[in-house]
Amino acid sequence: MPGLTAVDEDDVSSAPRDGAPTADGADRPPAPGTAVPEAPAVPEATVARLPQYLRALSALAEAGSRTVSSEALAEAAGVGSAKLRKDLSHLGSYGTRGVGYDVEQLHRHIADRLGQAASWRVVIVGVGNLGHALAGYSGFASRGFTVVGLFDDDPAVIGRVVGGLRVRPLEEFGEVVGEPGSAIAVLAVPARHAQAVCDRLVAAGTRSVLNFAPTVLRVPDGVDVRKVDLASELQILAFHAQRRAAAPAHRPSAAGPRGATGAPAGPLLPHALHRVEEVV
Amino acid sequence: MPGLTAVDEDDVSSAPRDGAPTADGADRPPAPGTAVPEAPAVPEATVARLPQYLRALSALAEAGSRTVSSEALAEAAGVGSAKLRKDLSHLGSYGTRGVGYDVEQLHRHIADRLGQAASWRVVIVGVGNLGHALAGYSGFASRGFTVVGLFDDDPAVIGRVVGGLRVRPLEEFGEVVGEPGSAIAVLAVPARHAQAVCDRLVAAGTRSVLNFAPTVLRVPDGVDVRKVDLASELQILAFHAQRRAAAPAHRPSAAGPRGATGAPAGPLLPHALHRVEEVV
DNA sequence: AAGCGTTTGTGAACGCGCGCACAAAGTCGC
DNA sequence: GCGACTTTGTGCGCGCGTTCACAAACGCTT
Repeated sequence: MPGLTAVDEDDVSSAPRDGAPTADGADRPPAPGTAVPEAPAVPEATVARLPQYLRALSALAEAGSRTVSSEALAEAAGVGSAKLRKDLSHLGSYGTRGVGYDVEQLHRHIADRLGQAASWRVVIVGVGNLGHALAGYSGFASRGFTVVGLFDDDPAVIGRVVGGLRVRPLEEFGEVVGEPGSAIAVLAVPARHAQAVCDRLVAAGTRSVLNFAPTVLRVPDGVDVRKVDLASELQILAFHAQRRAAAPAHRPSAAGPRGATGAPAGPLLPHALHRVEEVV
Repeated sequence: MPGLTAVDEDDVSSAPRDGAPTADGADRPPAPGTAVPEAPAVPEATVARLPQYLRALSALAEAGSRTVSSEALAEAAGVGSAKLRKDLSHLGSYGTRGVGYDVEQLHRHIADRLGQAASWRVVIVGVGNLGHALAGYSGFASRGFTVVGLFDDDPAVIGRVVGGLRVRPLEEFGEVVGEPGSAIAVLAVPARHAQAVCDRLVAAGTRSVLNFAPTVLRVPDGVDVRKVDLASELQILAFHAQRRAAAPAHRPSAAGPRGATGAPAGPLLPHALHRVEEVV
């Protein structure tokens, strides 16, 4: 395999927006119990942006900034400043009025909220094409995630060492995940096996699943599933591309592409890049 | 490089292909006449769900169903039936009132709208960890996407053959992409190079980008960028997991898990699975 | 042909999230 | 200490998307 620098690094980033995150959907109506333990109730849309803010803050900290205005941080994260302020206010903001936000403090605060303080245990199930790549993905470690187990059912794969970890049979899954909910499972198995494997994971105490298989997973209440669907993303792009081709001339507004202003248009190609390999 | 069986599979079903090659066929229901191609204006949220519907339809077709009710299809796609009907109505629905939808016809219709009729050309930039996996991802081909080029800047990677394609230097990018907008670029390079590489791709005529790097890409108007951020997904799961840990007993409502009803709870583990390797 | 059950398509209400705009709050300069 | 400037925090209105509920449309049976 290609030797790659495991560089990783952070950056800046942001969420283009929303449009269509993954599945998502149905949120429960409120109202169950009586006394509510008092949930700060952070909107989902806000939660989805927190990682971006965190990355932007990391970059700023690395650049030496002590404080940031909502304007600057929003710019770095690619969102509107008002939205950012409102998002932060949901976390109980700690900004100073005439100054801005303390970079380090805000970073710590968001990191705490995202549970980054504790190093989350991640288990990758399905060490095939993608699972293999994920096992070697350095971006996880830098975000507080530690891959503690690789699982597969193929005898040809079991026993191999990937990214420093031995691939184990699914039967040993229970030995690796600790307390129910203490680990996040990454599902990278073929679609037709996804549900069955997911059931096993859940039975073993898994409460958080990141699903790469193009299938709708049925899980009991209390289990959180997020989906990453590569083919769907391409199909969505294809939809817009086709629409663009159909109505070439204009359609500047309407639906479609993410905003994004910048990009001085036709700048010359910035050459000096090397080692463009390691992923994301 | 891990030898993996390239098993794949996934869907199949009706042959998407048919007559009209690229260029938008005259599919539009109304408007034969004169001017405006008249954009039916399909909501973004709907577009994002079309791939799911398409998959569900593929499965149904394979299972032999001729027609489906909105109820059944919605169930298979994991959404509400009302939402599904409204979504389909945006495409100019072709359902029959007392019966439901013709599976094959609806499949063809959605596939057309997604541009699946024409086989989209996909270019992968950055053949590192993830790029390598994506190059071997068979799920693309089955959705009408053909990987026509692999690019990188690392001399150690250039020249290698991955998934039957030779990795070429970025300089040759222009030779592979055809008409502007005719290809979709998949960005799997380190975050710090993403913007620079993206600029080059756009300059070469790329109009659709799927970005795996955790960075905000600035692109000119008319360029569509979608982002897949693995670490963010984990962080969002971690947020919910932490919240759950904080208020253990309940919180069945609140934000969180995707809907999904089913899962008979604690079914015994379905054993007979083998070859759980190849990815998604 | 008429009635009945089924299922679509959609009008309308609801709720969430976004953006605007502004007052409160704090800093800096004098 | 006071005024002017800066920046946060948020109340309000708007638009999109979801959900409900129902009338119209269709097949099937009689």
